[in-house]
Amino acid sequence: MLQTHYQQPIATPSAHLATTMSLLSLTADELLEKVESELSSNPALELVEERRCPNCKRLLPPSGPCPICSQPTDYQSDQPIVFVSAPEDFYTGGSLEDEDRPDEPYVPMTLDLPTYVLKQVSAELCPEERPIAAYILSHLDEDGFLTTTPLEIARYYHKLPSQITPIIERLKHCDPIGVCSADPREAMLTQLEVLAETHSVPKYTREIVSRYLPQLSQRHYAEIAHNLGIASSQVEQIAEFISENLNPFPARAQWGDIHKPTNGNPEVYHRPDILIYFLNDNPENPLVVEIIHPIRGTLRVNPLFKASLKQVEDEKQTEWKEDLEKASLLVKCIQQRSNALRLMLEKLVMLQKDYIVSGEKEMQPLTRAEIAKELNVHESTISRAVSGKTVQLPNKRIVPLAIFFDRSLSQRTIIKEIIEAEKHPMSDSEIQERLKKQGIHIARRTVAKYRSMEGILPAHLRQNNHRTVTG
DNA sequence: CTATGGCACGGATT
DNA sequence: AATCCGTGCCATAG
Repeated sequence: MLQTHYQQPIATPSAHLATTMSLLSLTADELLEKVESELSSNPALELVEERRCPNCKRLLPPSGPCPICSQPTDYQSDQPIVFVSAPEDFYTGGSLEDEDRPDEPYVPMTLDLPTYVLKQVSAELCPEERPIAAYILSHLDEDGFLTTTPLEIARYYHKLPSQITPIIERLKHCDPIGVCSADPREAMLTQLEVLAETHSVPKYTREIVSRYLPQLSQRHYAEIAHNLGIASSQVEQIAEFISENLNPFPARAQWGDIHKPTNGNPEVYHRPDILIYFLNDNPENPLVVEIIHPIRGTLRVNPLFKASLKQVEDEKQTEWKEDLEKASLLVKCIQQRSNALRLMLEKLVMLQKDYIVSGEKEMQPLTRAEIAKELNVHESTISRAVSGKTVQLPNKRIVPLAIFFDRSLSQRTIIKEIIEAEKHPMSDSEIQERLKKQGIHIARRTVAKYRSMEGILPAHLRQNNHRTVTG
């Protein structure tokens, strides 16, 4: 991706800094891409066979013993082992059972919903539809709803709305099923449609979703039953079916699981940038933090290239020198990237250890600035290092690294727990009181915000959801 | 009158 | 400098 060939020497300190910075913000996937393109365009760069641990087959740092196998048996378990590694399955995609997509065996689910969806449909769209699909996808809110209308899109592309809506329909059937809908109603109808292909759906479900959603969310079952001329109990059953099978916000809370909740389509994995797990998966053992280094082998400046530099005619000299500098710069920067990530994760894992081992309730409120201060780096460095990256936690969930800096996650989970355990629907102020007893002081308004962030209905709408048959 | 959501403000964070 | 987040105030629904 280096474009300008005619510029002055690159190895100025500022250029160096800039490259390190830009590499820092790349995810493992993006770095891989970058290195591959560099490798093919720059003859000074070479990839040599890696040094691997004979025992566990891990890629080892240029020198020193294997970070895992060399651990003494009496390691202190509160000190995480942090290292940079290139696990084999990062490339092969692990056990790949699905042969249906030979060209793209692995659909990386980037954090970015639009690209994720686009990848699913791009193959079946004709070239001129693709930019339109991309445009549509760039107008989604965080719940996956369309923030524009078919009419506007049509006008933008000088097409008829009737040419646009089929594309939207296609998009709606992509993975977070119902994505690109205008509202929850549309999303749920799409989900229902897809569901009906493989499962049986109670009668009137479609009717209710399409016409009585407001009443349904308010639990005015009797009213719906009356209008449809059916029994109220039947409506209740349908309501249960809906709440268990349909998701009004297709794109919300889609993160976290390795595989998708929906069946049928191939499983989609999302490759994390960092793995955190217990050594040998035994919770007694210390944590291992593995920073994915997507480069197979060791990247270095080709010594032959360097040696033959002197023997080249003068006019080629400058060009060669440039390549050489670029190459060594890249190698250095990648090392720095790894190093910075390693330092940051050491700190981060120690501080958020409770979260990692025991779950969201233990999340410490932490800011990027604090970490930056501890490590004596600029806060923007941390920002870049964190942005866009994902971690796989010991419980195999993949989450964005940014949630390590979520100030309200622990409070939100506590609220969720309080509500789950409540005997009788608690109002937001009651919850606020309860939290105060636990030493958490937040405003009533904030409780409401957190509650809705978790998708929990207000008190008066969530009466007695207990499974127990009240007799 | 109570519970809740919308809007907007100010301070913290990035 | 731009963005995010917690909070207070107010309107509205029940």
